[in-house]
Amino acid sequence: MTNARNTKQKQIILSILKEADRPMSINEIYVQVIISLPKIAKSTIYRNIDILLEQNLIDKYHLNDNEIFYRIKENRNEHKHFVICDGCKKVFDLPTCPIHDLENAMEEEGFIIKDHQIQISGICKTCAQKQ
Amino acid sequence: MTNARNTKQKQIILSILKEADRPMSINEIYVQVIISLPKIAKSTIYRNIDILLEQNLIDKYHLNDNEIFYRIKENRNEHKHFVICDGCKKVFDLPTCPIHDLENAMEEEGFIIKDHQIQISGICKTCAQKQ
DNA sequence: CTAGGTGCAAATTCTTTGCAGAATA
DNA sequence: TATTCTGCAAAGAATTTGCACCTAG
Repeated sequence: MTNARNTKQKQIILSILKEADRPMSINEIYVQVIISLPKIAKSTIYRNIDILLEQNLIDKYHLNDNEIFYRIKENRNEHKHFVICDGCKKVFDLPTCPIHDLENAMEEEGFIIKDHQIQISGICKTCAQKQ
Repeated sequence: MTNARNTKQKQIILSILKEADRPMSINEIYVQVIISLPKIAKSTIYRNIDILLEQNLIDKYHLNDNEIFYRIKENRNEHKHFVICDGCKKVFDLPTCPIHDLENAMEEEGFIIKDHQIQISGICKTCAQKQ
């Protein structure tokens, strides 16, 4: 990817993600794209999604159980603090950070919380010392 | 699954997960199991993992990028607040809940944080009203 | 004995890859 | 024009399923 090109395919995929108000799966993207580009190959979707991920324009999420979704980034450094509805997969930004305040606030607004997960990734002390 | 049986296969899978100090992939489990049960089929691992998930004895996680791991539950209601090392995949329990305190504490202990994610799932107001 | 579980092989599903032709810069 | 990208088809990888046999209860 020395010099990425701005193809029609990539433009359409990006615009669909921009207009979506929720994360989309590869297949949902595909179904949308073939409306305007009936000949597009699914492999083209995969390849472009990879490029958009590398360019840091979209984020990748595992929702429900195994399903992978992609969502456009509002900005390059956006926090991944949000709530996703299991039903419609809409993304709700979080008002505050600390979990409990947050859960109370969400529930006051009518969101029924089933589960929450804080996941922090990085390198632990031991592994860092090996490098 | 009206009346689940306690087969040798299931016992061994469970004991391997119990002894593991980190989440394991299907393949890691498989490689361990064939030591004591060389004839086991991978599909048996998949089927038993599904049963253990239904029985709420293990949890399923997506780590790194796409890899699925399984981890035995300490107890039925355990919080999923932990830190996983990208290197060794060891699980570190979190001392406190609110994110920022927590990140500072982790970093003071030498953990290099690359990313964090709080994910809350449930049903939003709109979807709840449809049901 | 008998439902539930297993191993094996084949079938699915999801994703990646090779390649010749098309399109962008 | 020179890369890069695309569509197509085929290959791979991961997971699921059908089925005859096995086994725990």
